[in-house]
Amino acid sequence: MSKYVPSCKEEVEFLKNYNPKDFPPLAVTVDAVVLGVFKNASDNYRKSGTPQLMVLLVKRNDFPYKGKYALPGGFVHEDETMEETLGRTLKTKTGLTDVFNEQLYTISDVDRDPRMRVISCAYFSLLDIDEAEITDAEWFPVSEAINMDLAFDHATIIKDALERIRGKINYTDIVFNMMPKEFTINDLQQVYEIVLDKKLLGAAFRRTISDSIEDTGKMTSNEGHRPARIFRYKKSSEK
Amino acid sequence: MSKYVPSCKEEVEFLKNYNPKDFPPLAVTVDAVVLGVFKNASDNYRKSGTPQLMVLLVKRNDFPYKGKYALPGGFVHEDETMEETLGRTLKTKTGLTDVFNEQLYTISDVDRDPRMRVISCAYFSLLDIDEAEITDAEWFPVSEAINMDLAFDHATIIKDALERIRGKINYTDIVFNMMPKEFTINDLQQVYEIVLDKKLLGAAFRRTISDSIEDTGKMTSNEGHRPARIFRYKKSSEK
DNA sequence: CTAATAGTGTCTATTAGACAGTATGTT
DNA sequence: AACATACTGTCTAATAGACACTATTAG
Repeated sequence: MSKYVPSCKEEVEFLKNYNPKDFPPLAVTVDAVVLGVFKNASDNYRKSGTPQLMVLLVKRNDFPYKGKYALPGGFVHEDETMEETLGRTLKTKTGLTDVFNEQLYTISDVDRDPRMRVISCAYFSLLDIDEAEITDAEWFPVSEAINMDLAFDHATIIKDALERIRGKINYTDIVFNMMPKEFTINDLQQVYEIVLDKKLLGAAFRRTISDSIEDTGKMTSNEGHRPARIFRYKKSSEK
Repeated sequence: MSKYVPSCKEEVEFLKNYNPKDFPPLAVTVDAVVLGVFKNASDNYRKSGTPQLMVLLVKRNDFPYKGKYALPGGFVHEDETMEETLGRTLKTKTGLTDVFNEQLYTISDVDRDPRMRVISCAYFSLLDIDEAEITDAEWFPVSEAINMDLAFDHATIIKDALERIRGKINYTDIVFNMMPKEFTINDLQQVYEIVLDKKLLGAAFRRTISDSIEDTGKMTSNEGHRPARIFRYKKSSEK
């Protein structure tokens, strides 16, 4: 947006006399549902590990909800956009930088926060867990987190984030934000399966994602079974 | 959300000493992209009128952007959720009540508003124009509005609302919020066509919407051509 | 050889697109 | 009768689901 130019002297005067302090205090916060997929190791040398969808939570050091787990987030500062707040809080509270983010929705219930009137904008962030160096935050399985006694309305926000991702996974490329640079089709299928919470048929899956991936020429090895081709993400023209 | 209960005396103390006035002032506003379809009359007694997608705009009486057209909206009050703000401002600025609303997204550019730091949450609202009694607002064709010199970043918001609706029209029932109680299949198809901005084939359209509509038994008459069945909306089990 | 996953081929069901063809009112 | 729209039927193309079948490794 270009800088606003007052139309006349009268308006300059109006803006000079406008006192923001006259309004009842209100704060805006940003909360991030940071999701990734963790691949559990298998006990059997033949079997491949079962992946789990994980969410990043931070233990609160201050009132309110002191000691409870919460989504990483914080207050929007005077000179920041919400996206900048998101970047800053993710960096300081979790050590993360350069994460894929998308705005989820904004919550304005009057009594959300006992400190003051707080309106909060929720985002979801997707990343490859193996590349993420977390500092003061912990990963929890999503299935567990939504049943924990989280701070504020954060359990609800996690559920809504999941639903949004579930709705977008089939017509966008957002999954690849949770994948490593290189992966097998089965790795990818497993991520779809935990997000959608249902088994997919391999043959059909291969067909539908074929436009979004590209063969690296490499193969897996030492997996106790037939090696798999290794792919990378490829932006497809359609979609 | 249930009411928050402090965990201990220390927290009660903390909350009592918490001073919201310490924060830099910030306001939250709500803007509504109110859309409906206006059916132009035809010059030819045989031809049916061509519909147009319309958006509701309000001429600003105060600085900033005084005299410019803007989306209806206003500041979120201390004791209101954003949805309540939306209902209130639509009622006072346009006379509308009971409108379908959906949250679009929240904009937090630092210099959006020359008065003070304002974060704004945009909604879109869909209604049947013929049922709407507008007071201080005016309908403009969307195609015209997005090229007008609107206040703030409102032209962008209208474009984004359109895009959102375009994306949702085929897998939700939102269109019916813009339709009268009773309508012909062609009325409905025309609304799809202006939202999607392309011609649809009648036969295929009839098939795909058949689950969402229900025959009223009535027919049109005096249209200069074969009468059409009149339908009403029917919630379908799937979707 | 066996277990486990990798990958292909093909049949079927469903759905979208195209379009011809029929129906029926008003003037 | 002519026009404009209403409505149906059917062929085709594209896509998703199901599932059998083949391939290939480590142990």
